[in-house]
Amino acid sequence: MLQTLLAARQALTHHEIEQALASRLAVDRVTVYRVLDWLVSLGLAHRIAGEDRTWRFLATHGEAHATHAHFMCSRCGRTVCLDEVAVPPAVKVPRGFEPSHVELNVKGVCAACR
Amino acid sequence: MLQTLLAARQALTHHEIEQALASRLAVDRVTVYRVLDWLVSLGLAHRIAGEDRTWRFLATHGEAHATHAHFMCSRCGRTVCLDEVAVPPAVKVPRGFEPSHVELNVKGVCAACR
DNA sequence: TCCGGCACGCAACCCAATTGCATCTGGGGC
DNA sequence: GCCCCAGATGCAATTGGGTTGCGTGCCGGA
Repeated sequence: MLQTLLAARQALTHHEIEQALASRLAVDRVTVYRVLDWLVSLGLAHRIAGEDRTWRFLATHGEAHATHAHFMCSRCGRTVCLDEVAVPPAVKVPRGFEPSHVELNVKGVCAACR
Repeated sequence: MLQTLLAARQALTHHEIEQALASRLAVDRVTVYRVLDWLVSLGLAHRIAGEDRTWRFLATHGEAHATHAHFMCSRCGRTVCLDEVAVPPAVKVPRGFEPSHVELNVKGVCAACR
């Protein structure tokens, strides 16, 4: 499953992952969720919430992606990494707030959906 | 409903809005959704997807918030505007992609949840 | 061989959001 | 004043992603 994530050029939904695995072996939807949660808790992957209220998962390719920008297509939901965009590593937050990480999301329409 | 949004210091879920209105008049959940969609389509409000897979709504106080940063508490879901944080107005995207707007989200734990 | 833990699958459930449809209401035309 | 239509509203049912509970099978160690 991690291999699938690493090979993907974009964030994958649980459904896409399930489908990608299906050719090799049949796994239950729940198992996919559980393994993904496990990968996330291990820091090998992270998940982002899309506009369509589904989780998408990305492998953390080393720590180059520690601060990552995403492009989210508001039509098809496709989510890709924008490697060239720098994300401010730290921001000013109100007193008492504890930021853990910063996300920079660009919404719009992807090339395939225009 | 717009008044409720304008008065709020944070992004409101449909549920919170429904509750805020309940004291004055009883409205159906569906009506709340429809009015909110209408406000969004008019540009008077915008909605953001939280980590908990629920929509949250914010009034657009003029256009000062055209590029807005948010703080999202990963524990309670509370979403507040970070007015002091500047968002890059434009970013570089792959060929063929059409960005419409940029969101800067800071994830972490809010003061109330620590 | 027996036992305990663990991963897995199945089914049921939860909940936000959406849709379909019937009803109400208010204004314009006659 | 009356009728009709359009838009707004409410109710109920549905959708769909995600989660949970529970039973079962598969090891590995004692």
